[in-house]
Amino acid sequence: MVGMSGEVELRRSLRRRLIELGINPYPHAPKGGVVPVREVVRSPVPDSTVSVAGRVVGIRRHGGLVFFDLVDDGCRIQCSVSRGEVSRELFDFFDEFVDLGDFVYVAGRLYYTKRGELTVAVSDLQLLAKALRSPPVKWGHRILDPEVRYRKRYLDIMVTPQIRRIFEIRFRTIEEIRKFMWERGYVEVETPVLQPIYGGAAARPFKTYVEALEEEWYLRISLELYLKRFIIAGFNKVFEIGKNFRNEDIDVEHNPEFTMMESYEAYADYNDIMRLTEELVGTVARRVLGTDVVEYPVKGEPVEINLSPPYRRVSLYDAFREFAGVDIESLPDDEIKEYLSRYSIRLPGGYERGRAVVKLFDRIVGREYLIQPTFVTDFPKSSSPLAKPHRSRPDLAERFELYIGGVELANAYTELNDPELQASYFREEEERRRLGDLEAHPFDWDFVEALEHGMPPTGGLGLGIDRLVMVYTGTDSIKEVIPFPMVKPREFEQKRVWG
RNA sequence: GGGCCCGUAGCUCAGCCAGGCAGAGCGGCGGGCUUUUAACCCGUAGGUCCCGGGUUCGAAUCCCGGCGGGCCCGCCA
Repeated sequence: MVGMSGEVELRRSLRRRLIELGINPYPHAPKGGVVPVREVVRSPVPDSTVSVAGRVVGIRRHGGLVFFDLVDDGCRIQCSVSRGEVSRELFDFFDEFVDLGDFVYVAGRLYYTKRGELTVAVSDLQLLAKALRSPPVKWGHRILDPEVRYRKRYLDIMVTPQIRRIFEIRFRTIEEIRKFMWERGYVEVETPVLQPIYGGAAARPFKTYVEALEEEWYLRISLELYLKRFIIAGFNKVFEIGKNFRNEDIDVEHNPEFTMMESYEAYADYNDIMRLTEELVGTVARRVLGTDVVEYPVKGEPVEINLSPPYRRVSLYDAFREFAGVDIESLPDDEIKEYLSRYSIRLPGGYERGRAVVKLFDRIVGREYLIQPTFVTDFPKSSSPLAKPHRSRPDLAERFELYIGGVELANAYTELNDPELQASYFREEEERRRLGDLEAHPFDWDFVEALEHGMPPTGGLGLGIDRLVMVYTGTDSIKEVIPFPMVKPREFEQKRVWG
C-alpha cells in the first residue's frame, strides 16, 4: 500500500479521523447563515462581522498567521486566521484538516490588510465538505491539456474565471433571448425531441428504438416542422430553444448535439424576420455584454465587429459577383461543374444547379468575406425545400442566412405554406435520396396533411445559439461554448483501495 | 472520410533525433516563518514513460498495430 495515489489516500485518512473525532466532514448545512461573497465584496463595511462560505482555493501560511482565499459562486475573498486572535483548537483544526479544494464556512470581522486587500479575520470556522482531490492547477490559472478541459469541464470552470465567464455569457444570452422574444409577444412552446420522421434540415439523424411502439424513431434534427404545426393550430407567434441532434462530424463549428432557437410568426415574411434577427442579436449583445461591439478572431487576428442593426443585406448572386468576381447566375452548367471539381466538391445525389451554387457559396464566399453582420438573401429554390418561392424571381426562394465573423448564425425563410408544392418538393427530395443523398429530406406525409388544413403566411427563423455565443465571447471553437462537448468515453481504472 | 502533430510525476514540460540508473519547476508532505496573495527558506516523497507486440545484451527512446486528444482539409448549422 506504500505509495498508493498519495493525495487521495492522505485526504481519505483525514476524513476518517474527522469522523472519529465526531466531526462530520459533510454536514447538512452551515452552522450559521451565509451571505454571498459577491455581496460582501460589492459593499464592504470594515469592522462589520460577516459570515460567508466557499471553496478554499489558496493557502499562504506564515507561522502564526495564515491567509487563505475563498471562492463562492465565482467570487473570491481573502480570509486570515491569526493564532493570537482565535482559540488554539480553531487554529490547529485549520492547520490540520483544511486543504485546497475544501468547502468551509467562516465568520469574522472585515478589515483591510497592509496591502489594502479586503479580508475576513476568521473567528469561527466550519468544514462544509472535505475534498479528496485538490484542484489540478492554482485558481486563476488555466488547465492547458484540452483533453482534461473537455472531459472534466467542471475543473476548467472551477479554476479559470475566464472560462466561467464564457458560460455566464452563454446562459445570460439564453435568458435574454427568452426575454426578448417574450417582450415581442412570442409564446415559448415545447415540441418533441423523439420523432417518427425527422425533418426541417438536411442532415443525418440519430436513430433510437421506442420499446412501447416497437419502432425505430429519431432524435430531432431541427424544431421546424412541429413549430409550424403550432402556427397551423392557431398560435401566431411561437418560439422554442432546444437541442438538435445531427449525426455528422465534429469540428470547430459543429457538435453533434447543439442548441437552436427557432421562431415562427404568422403574417410575417423573411424581411420581417431579418429585422427581428438583427434586433435580437444587437439587443441581446447590449444586455448581456453591455456593448454591441465585439472582437472576433478571423484567421487568428481579432477583428472588431459591430452588432448594432441594421445589417447589410446582399443577395447570394450579388455576393458572388462582389466577393468572388463571378456572375454565377449566368454561368453555364459546364463552368459550374468546373468550379465544383476545382474546389473538389462532391454533390451527393448527382449534379443539381441550385445546390451546386450554394455549396460553392459556402466554400468561396461565406467564411472568407462575410465578417461584419450580413444577411445573404434569395437562395436557389431547389436548395430550400421548406421555403416559399421568391415573389418576383421564380428560380429563387425567399430565404436568408446571417453571417457574422464568417460563421453562419441563422437560416430563415418566408415559409412554404402551399401543401401541394410542399408535397412535390418532398418527392424531389425522395428522388435525391434514392440517388444516394443521405441528407435529403424524408417525405413527411403527416406534415403535408397539416399544411392541407391551412397555414397562414409565415416567417420563420433558426438561430444557432452556440455560434451566437461564440461571436459574443470572441471564441472560434464551438467546444469552448458548450459546457460538456462530446468526447469519446475513456476506460480507466480508478486507483483506489476501499477501506 | 484524408493528412499532420501530441500522449513521461497531481500540473507544465525536458529526456527521444544519436538505445545504457526516470529528470526539472510548480503542487503535495515534513520543518521554519504573524501581513501574504503564483508568498518565502530548508528538507522530502511521488512514475503502468497511453496500451499491446516486435527488434536488441538492453527500449521512454527504434519499428508495427491499437487507444485517446489537438489542428488542418472535405461535409452538415
